[in-house]
Amino acid sequence: MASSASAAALLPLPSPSCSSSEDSDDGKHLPSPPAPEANTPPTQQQKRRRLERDYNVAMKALALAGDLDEVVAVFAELKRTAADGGDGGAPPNVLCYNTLVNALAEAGREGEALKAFDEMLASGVAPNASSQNILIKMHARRSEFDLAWELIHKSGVEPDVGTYSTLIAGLCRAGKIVEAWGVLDWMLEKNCRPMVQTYTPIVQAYCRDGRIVEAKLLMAEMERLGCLPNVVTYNVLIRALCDDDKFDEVEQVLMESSTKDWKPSTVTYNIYMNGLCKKGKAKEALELLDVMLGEGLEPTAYTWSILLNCLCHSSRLLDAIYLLERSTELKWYAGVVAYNTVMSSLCEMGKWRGIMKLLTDMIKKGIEPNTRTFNILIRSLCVGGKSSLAKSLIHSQGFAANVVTYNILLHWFYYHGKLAEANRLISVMEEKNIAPDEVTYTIIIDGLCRERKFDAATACFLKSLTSGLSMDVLTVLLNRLVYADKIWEINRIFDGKDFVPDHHVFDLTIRTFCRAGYCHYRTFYKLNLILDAMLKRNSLCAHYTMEYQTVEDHALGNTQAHMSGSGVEMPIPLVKRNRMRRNRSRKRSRMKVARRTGANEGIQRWIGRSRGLTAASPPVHRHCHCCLLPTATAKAFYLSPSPPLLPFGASHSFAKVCTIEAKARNKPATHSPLPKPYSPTLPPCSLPQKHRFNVVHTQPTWTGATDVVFFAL
DNA sequence: GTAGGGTTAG
Repeated sequence: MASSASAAALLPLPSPSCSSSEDSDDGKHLPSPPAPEANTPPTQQQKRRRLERDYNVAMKALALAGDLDEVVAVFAELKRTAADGGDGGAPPNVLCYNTLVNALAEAGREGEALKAFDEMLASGVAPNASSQNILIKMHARRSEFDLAWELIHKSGVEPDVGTYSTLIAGLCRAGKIVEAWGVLDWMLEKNCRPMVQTYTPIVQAYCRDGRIVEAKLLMAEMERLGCLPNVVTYNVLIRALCDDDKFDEVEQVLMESSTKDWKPSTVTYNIYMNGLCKKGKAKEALELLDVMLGEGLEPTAYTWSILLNCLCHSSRLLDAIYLLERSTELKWYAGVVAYNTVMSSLCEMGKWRGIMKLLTDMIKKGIEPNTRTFNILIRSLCVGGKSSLAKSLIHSQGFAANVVTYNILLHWFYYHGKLAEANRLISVMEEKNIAPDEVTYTIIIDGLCRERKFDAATACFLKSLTSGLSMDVLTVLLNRLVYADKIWEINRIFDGKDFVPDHHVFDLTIRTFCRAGYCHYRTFYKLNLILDAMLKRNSLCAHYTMEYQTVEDHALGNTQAHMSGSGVEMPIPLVKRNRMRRNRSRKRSRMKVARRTGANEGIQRWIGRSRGLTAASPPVHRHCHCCLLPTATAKAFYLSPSPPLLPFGASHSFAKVCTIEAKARNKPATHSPLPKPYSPTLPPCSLPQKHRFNVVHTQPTWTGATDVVFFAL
């Protein structure tokens, strides 16, 4: 059964009332113009339409080839043609504008994209759903979800399945799976039916997080809903399985493809071969070429690149070079990518002379090197100790240096302690208007920290926030600061007005401190200080209620409850603060006894009791130490007549939250919850670990209702 | 003929 047909047949949803993409297409629902008779010359309007279509196809092809300037030029020509023609200088239609805006946005020229969009509006051309989706995609890529949101609400264009899918894809790409589920809920509320393109990004987000079990569960759910996963969805899964070394499972997935109504494509094999190659199984990867050919699948440029990479990784560099040279005989056009692949391998081996030779070869063949080719050359020169030559190359004509080029050199200078050179290069970047990216900031921050210039590194991080928070950059800085015991600087990070720590930041901070040994009871106060600073000024206060305790707090019977900054206090039924305060001295002595006697079980029971738990509670409950709950969940538990002991630990708890939340909204749950979004398995608690924290990050549920960070003793 | 999910070199 075709997936779309089965989706339509089985999905228990009313027909979408929102506009579909076809609805919004230009003129699709207008009465069709009369078909020209065989000997009637085409009308002016038909000629115009044909012209626009031809220009649009050309623009799309140029955009695909990456020739943006040419796209812009062709569009300008179309406008000129219109102005010179006899149709009163009508502007290009919405499809042509969409192609232009999309091409510019995809190339990272967002400013120009927005300008083109404004020009379209000024010309009186009404945007359609696609125009909106292109802009949403652009905003989502820049993590400007508020702008995307505003656009949807203010544009007046009814969102369609493409709009929601774009938003979901953007959220997933930004790691915001919970929010993506929220959008899915929202589109269901609007009676807009999800497609395989809507679910696949979520599957991918799970896979990217290494949450393959959940990805597979979602795929099973898709099947159940009649929205069958297609080859793209399976490709996402296969990639994750490869990354996880689960090649047997890949084989099984491929074996089952015929019964599951999907057919592996060249991309599937490309992913599989690349996965094998990355895990050192280049031989097996090369063998797959025959399997692929046997299935009648033609290798693409990607395939050849992967194969070349496999050869390089299996110490068959000469074979790779041979393959490059013989590519024409193999009816394969070895382009710049293929050359770059082999040159990268030579670079890793420090063979810069070999790179120079291949560069000459490709130029002789008429293959034009691109920026990446030069970057490989620059890197190889640095590795080969020819950094001065590399530096001079960057200024030579015909070489379009990009941010990667500067990153390579910056890394080299910092690595060798040449701070003055690095600073000069940063100035050149500024002069040439080359914006630093995440990697630049990582290199600079790491370099400065290595020179023990922690203050400058922190300032650099705060500056990086102007282009958005990068968890990678934060990870590097936090690691360095924590290991160097620079608590004041860490505090400064969380003082920045632009910085809004979310649960990922909390998680990272806690993990970093714990890994650096701050989980010991004597030093834990430092993490405590930082968490306090984070809580004081984070926007989570509006959405979250956080309550945490340290081991020592437990021992002393202190409970610090940090309540919502919005003034709405969320009662936490789990903590009986007053009773604890009354019994403080008794508990302190009990704790002392437990410690002295090494009665670990006693401590466990005590912690359990202090949290209103019974000895029969599953271990995960007794180990719980810190939790971060969205208000909605806290509310749900508060509303529940018989609240579960803790909002995590068993899947039925999640089901309960879902039901309660659905009831609160006076409507039935639209989905069946995905079972067991995580497995509550914790390492057994043993005495030597009593002062060590493990941070367990549970996964959000499908509703986005629960996202819990907690420590385990 | 526009948008919305997947693959290469770094």
